[in-house]
Amino acid sequence: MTKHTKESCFQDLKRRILITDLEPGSDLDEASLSERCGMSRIPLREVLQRLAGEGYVDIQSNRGAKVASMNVSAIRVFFQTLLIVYANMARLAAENRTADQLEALKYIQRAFLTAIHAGHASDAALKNHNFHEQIGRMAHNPYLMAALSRLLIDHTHLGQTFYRPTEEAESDLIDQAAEQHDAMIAAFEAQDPALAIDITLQHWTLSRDRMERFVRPDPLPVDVTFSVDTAHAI
Amino acid sequence: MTKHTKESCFQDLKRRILITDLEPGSDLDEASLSERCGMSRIPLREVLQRLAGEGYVDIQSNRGAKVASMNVSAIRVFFQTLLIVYANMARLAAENRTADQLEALKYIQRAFLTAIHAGHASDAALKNHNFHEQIGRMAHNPYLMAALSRLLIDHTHLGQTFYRPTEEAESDLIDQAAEQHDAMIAAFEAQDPALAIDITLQHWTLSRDRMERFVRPDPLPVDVTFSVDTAHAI
DNA sequence: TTCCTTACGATTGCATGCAAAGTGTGTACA
DNA sequence: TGTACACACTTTGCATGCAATCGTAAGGAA
Repeated sequence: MTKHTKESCFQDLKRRILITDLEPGSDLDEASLSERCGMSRIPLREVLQRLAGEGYVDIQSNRGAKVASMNVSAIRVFFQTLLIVYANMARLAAENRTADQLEALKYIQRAFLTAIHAGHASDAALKNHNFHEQIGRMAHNPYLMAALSRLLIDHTHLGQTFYRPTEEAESDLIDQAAEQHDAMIAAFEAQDPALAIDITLQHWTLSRDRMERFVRPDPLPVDVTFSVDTAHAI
Repeated sequence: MTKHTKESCFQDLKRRILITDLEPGSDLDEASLSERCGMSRIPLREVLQRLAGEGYVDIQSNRGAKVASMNVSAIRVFFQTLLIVYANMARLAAENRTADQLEALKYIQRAFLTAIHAGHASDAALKNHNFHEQIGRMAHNPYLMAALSRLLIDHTHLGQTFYRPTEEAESDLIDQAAEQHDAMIAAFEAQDPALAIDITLQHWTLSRDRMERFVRPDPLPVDVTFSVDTAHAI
C-alpha cells in the first residue's frame, strides 16, 4: 500500500468515520488498517489511540478498536447538552475570533455550498462538521471544545442517519441551514455575541426538528388504507 | 524496576501530575518512565498517549511528552468556564446519580476528611479531585464530562499553587469546603437539582475567592515600611 | 563578537518477531 | 438436543533493535 504519514492516516480514518464509511460499532482491524495506511501496526495503534482520545473510537483491552456508537440513552443526553454548548461557543467565537479564523470559516462555507450544489451528501456532511469545528476553534476555549468535538461527532452521525435525499423538503432545509451559516459568519464578523447566539439557536432548532420529524413521521392515512381495502372487497 | 500494569502506570502518572510531583511543563522521558513502570517503551508510549487524550500531558511529534501547563490567557478562560460546567454537572448529578455512585462519593469524602485531618495536603488535593470527578460520573453526560475533566486538572493544579499552609485562615476555608461537600452529598441524595446547583455555586465561589486573594493580597502597609526606613536613617 | 555550519550524543519513531489473549469449531458426553 | 471442553486459528500486546530526528556545543567565516 502507498506510504502515508500518521497524520494523513488519522485524518483519513476520522473522515471515514464521520461519513459512516466506517459504521458505528464496526471493528477496526489493526492488520488491515496498517496495511492500508502503509505503516506497521505500532504507529497505526497510536493513531487509533488518538482517535479514542477524541471520542471517534472505543478501545477495549485485548479486544481491539471499534467505531464509537451511540445508544438510545446517549441520544437523550445529546439533545439535552447540544444547545448549552453550541450557544456558549457561538458567543465566545463572536468575542474571540481572529481575522484569520474568520477567513478560514468563510473558506469552509464555500466548500460546503459547493458540496451541496454538486449533490455530494457525505461531502456536505463533512464540510458542515468542519464549519462547526472551526467555530469551536474561534471560541478559544479548550474546555468546552472537548465537549463540542464529541457533540459534533454524534451530530454528524445522527444527521446522516436521519437524512432522506429523496424528499423535496429536505433540500429546502439544507439551503436554509446554509443561509444560517452565512448569517453566523456575519455575526462573527460583526463580533455580535447576542446575534451569534440567536442564529445558533435557530440553526440547531432546525436541525433538531429535522431529526424529530424523521423519528416521528406523519402517520399513514387510516382512511385511505381502509377505502383501498373495501374497494378490493367490492 | 518492579512490574506494573499499564493501568497502574497510568494512574500513577495521573496522580503524580495532579499533585505536581511532576510539575507542569516538565519533560516526561520515555526511557526513564518505562524503566520506572517496569515495561518497555511501547506500552509506556500508549499510556502517555492516553494521558494526552485526557488533557494531562501534551505530546509533540519527535519532541516527546510534557506535563500540560496553563498560560495566563488560559487562566482567564478557566474562570470563565468553571461555573457553567460545574453548575450543570451538579444539576445532572442530582437528577441522574445511582445509589452506588452516591455511596462511592461518600467514601471519597471520608478519605478527603481523613487526609485533611492528617495534614496531608497533596493527598487532600487528590481526594478533592476524585470527589468532583465522581460528581461528573454521576451526571452521566459524556460531553460535559470531557470539559469537566479538563477543568478539574487545571483546578487541582491552581488550587495547589495557591495553597498557603502557613496561614491560619486557609485551614478554616478547607473545613468550610469539606462542609459544602457534605451539603452537596445531601442534595444529591435528596435528588434536589436546585439545591445542588446552589451549593455548587457557593463552593466554587469560595475556591475562586481563595485564589483571587492569593493573586491580589493585601498590600504591605506603606507607613510601616516608611518608618522602618527612617528609623534606620536616624 | 555574531552568525552559520557541522558533528555527535540523546531521544523519539517504527519494523520485526514472538508471546499472550480472545474467538470459533468440532467432538465427547450427559 | 444441549452443554462442556479442547484445539486450532485469529488478533492483540509487547520486547528488541535499528533508523530518523532533535538539541547542543564546537569550529570556522564574515
